[in-house]
Amino acid sequence: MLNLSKYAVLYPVKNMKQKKYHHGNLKNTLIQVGIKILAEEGIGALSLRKVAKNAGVSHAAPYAHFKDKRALIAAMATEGHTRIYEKNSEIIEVFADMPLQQLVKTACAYLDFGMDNPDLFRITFSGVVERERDYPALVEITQKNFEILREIALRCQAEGIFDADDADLLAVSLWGTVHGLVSLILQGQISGEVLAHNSPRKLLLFSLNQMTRVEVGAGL
Amino acid sequence: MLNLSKYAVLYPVKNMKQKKYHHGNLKNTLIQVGIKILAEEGIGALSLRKVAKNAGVSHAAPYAHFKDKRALIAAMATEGHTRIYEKNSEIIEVFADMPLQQLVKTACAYLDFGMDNPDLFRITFSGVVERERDYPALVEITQKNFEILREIALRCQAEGIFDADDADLLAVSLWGTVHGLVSLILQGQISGEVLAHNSPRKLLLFSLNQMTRVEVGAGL
DNA sequence: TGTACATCAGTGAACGCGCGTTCACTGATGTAC
DNA sequence: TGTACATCAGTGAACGCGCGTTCACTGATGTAC
Repeated sequence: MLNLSKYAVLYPVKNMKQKKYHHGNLKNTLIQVGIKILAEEGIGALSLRKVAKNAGVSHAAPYAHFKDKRALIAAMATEGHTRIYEKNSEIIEVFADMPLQQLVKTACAYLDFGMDNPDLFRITFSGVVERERDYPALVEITQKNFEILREIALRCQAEGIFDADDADLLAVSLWGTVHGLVSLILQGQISGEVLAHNSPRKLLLFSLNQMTRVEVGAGL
Repeated sequence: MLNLSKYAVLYPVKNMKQKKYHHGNLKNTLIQVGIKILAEEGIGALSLRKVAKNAGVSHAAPYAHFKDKRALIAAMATEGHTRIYEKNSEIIEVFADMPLQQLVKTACAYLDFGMDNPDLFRITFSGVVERERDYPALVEITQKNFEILREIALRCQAEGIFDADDADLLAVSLWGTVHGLVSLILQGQISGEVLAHNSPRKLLLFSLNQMTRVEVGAGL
């Protein structure tokens, strides 16, 4: 361990970690801390007070940035959607003009996101948003993600990967298929026996294969 | 309204509704009351104390029947699965030797169950069951329901409705597709615009059609 | 049929807890002049 | 550059609440004799 004692006079530990009265980036910190709590302790442990405490701030401080607990959760859901959106955008770019790959890769990314962040996944799609209009940023990113999927569906149709039908319907159908599979896995609904013989990814590729008119290679 | 006054002497109202010290059927009553709370006030309002109160019993009484809150929830999930199982059994019988109809009808019943009991649906498939072995009745009914689906999948394969492949995989795939669609709808994830043009049932049939090698008629 | 007694399924008081939220306040920051 | 002041983003005490769970208890029931 690095011995800092000789710097301690100039930069005492106290100062290095010194709490400033104004945090500077508290709003975003609260969102990230909330996600961390979700990952480490699960949804049941998520309280405004705990988020504030873990962010090193008094329990009333979050109210300077969020109207109430629900608003923080909406912000966390927005962050979840944003991470998916960024990953999706990257995939779209890397596999430009390869709609089947775009479909498979974004589906796998959706699965990975869920496996890596089970409770954030739940919150992201939990429909916190009873009063949608209260959280315009969340609504917007949700729509953007759906739009990406819809574009992929359209292009897949154009290539004959799916019948040329209503792209909205197809997009919802694909989303439902992937979302359902991930949900079942995360919620422990798939029997151990089935899971022992089939990885989540294999289950996913099987489902996609079932829907397409062409073969979806596992090696993609 | 029937005038009961002349019976009142013999059977005073007080007696007709008289609370017996021993309830007689409290365990099941608690489960049903819990489900009612779920339906009327949602998952967030479900507490052991409220369930006890609504069952007309002291708040400690449930502990004579359930080890803790989790055990009651497991019992409610078991009840949810049981309702689905009974409906499924009925469908299997009515549409004996018609596997495609069995598939479509059970899928629709799954959708209906979710639409009619959103929060019971959530609890039923929430994976309360971290420690599965603690709730053998729940595990058993879960397996029975999956077995039904697996049987249907097998028979569909035999009829060429699906490629003859691993029936477990197909069953999981079908389950995921239906489950995901219902989840997305219940959680308000499908945009109003899409829903305005497509009923939940239409979305469901579209998805099933997408997976089968034959046409699934909407009129089924 | 009557009685003694074990067992069962309730009661109600109590415990301790963490929670969301409000409020009067204060320290820090930025801006106009 | 210095000062006055408005605004912002924190603090910490306090409120009231419902919750899960435990415990000593008691009323009702069923059974052995």
